[in-house]
Amino acid sequence: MTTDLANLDPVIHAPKRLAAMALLASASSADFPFLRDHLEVTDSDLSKQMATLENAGYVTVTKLGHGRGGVTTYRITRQGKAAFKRHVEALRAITGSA
Amino acid sequence: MTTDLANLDPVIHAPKRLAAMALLASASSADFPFLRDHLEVTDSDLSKQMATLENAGYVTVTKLGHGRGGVTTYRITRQGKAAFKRHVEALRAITGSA
DNA sequence: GCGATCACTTTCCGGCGTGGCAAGTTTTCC
DNA sequence: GGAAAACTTGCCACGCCGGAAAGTGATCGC
Repeated sequence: MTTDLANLDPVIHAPKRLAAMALLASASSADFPFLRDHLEVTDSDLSKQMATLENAGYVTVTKLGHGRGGVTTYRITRQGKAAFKRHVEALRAITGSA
Repeated sequence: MTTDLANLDPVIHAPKRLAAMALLASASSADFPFLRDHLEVTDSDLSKQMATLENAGYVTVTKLGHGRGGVTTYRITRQGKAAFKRHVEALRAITGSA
């Protein structure tokens, strides 16, 4: 029971990152503007959240060009998928006991 | 989609409180030692977490006696149940989109 | 060519939640 | 009488969160 709590990943638990991971888990990839608009966050905020996910090894980033024309694409990693799955299962284990 | 994020209740989202609410949602009541042991938290920590839930109107407290012999019992409120349900549904909406 | 605009990133920073420790209270058990 | 359970509260340090602002690079419209 309580081990479930330990299975909650703090990096993923933060609402915005949870949503971001969910989107990336279901899509092959997503770019910056898409995520920003879907999550309704600031550029700065999203940039930081994604950096956090990247540092955790949960997503990879691909940048094509810079500035206006550029595209920054995020993709979930195998590790990220596993971590997300694990987190969601822990959530269900906790909340599902109802 | 993003409205789901808004439906996440910060009071409930904190892991320990999420687990506490889940326990209270499935049991008619739970006392202090029980919760403390299940959540594996400190007395002080649990006391504060439960105070937070109480202040939010999500649980009610009943105290019989003081000190060693006393029993502090927590019970989820109708409002708490609704908030919990809503929170869990928001979680599922977010993570289930995968 | 120039200004507006988009796409990000980084720094600064105030604010808030988290959680341990320690101390104090009441009551019961041995 | 002393240990120990059951809580509560204050102090406080630490880290996350997230907005504002400023900066960079590149394209679009006129």
